[in-house]
Amino acid sequence: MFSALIIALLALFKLSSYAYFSGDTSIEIILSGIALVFFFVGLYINRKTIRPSADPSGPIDLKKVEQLGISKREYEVLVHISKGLSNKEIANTLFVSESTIKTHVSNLLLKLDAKRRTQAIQKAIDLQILSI
Amino acid sequence: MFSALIIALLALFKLSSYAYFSGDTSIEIILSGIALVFFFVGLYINRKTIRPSADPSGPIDLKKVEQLGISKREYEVLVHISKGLSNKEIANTLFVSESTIKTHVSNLLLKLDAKRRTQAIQKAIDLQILSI
DNA sequence: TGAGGGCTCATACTAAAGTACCAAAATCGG
DNA sequence: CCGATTTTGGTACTTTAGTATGAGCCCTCA
Repeated sequence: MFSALIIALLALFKLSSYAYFSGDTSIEIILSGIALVFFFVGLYINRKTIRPSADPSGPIDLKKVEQLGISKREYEVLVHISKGLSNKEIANTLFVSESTIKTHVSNLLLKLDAKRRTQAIQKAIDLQILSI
Repeated sequence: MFSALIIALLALFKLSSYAYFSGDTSIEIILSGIALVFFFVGLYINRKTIRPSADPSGPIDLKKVEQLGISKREYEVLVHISKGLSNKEIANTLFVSESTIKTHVSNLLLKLDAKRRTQAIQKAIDLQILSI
């Protein structure tokens, strides 16, 4: 892919030279064309290379959720915890009893190796299974 | 600043034309120079414009901490809360009693308008006074 | 020097959070 | 359809968290 880009640029280069020597294009036009093309090449290259470094807390790693043995419902509860909701509030929004949420939370704490829900939030962020 | 850049580029442009007409530089060299310069201009512009969008949860807004009336010690406690520590653990790391931490936490919850410490974490992140 | 703010700590309480254990539906892959 | 997992829910209990109130200490600034 990159080699194709380089070949295309070299072709453009040569074309520019010939276009000038054929006399039907002024030097300014050619220079402008080259400048424009390489300007956008610079933009593109930069965008490609800056993406990974500027996006460390990016997408949620759902594979890690599986690896930890966290079920769908448990993950749902985790998200609500991270939003600062109480067990009762989570129970109401998910239309289940508070006991159920307590069970889920207990299991979550075990699987995330956390003692408190605040610690669970931290660990989840570290594991990139939560985006704050 | 931007106008200066543009003027510089235009000057480079004219210079290139003259350099060619004076005959002591080949068209390829000039094209290469222009390409290189605009390539890096593209890099630079992109880096400048991409910064704000890729950095929304950036620096901590200490002014907002003041505006909320959060004291130094309280903020310190807030940071420890966000790391998932219990009141007792915070008390031990700061060498004070748990009562003191409870007081600080209570005041923090008032000032952040939160009902729980998890909610306080969320609000603090929203206010950009915590970087997770 | 006195008022105010911040930090400390205590008691006494209420409210959440979390643990342990059990058990019945519901879901899903083989 | 069966077994395993998930989801649900309960009781009973311990532990944190959080509130309310009062108070002493230190520093600063008018």
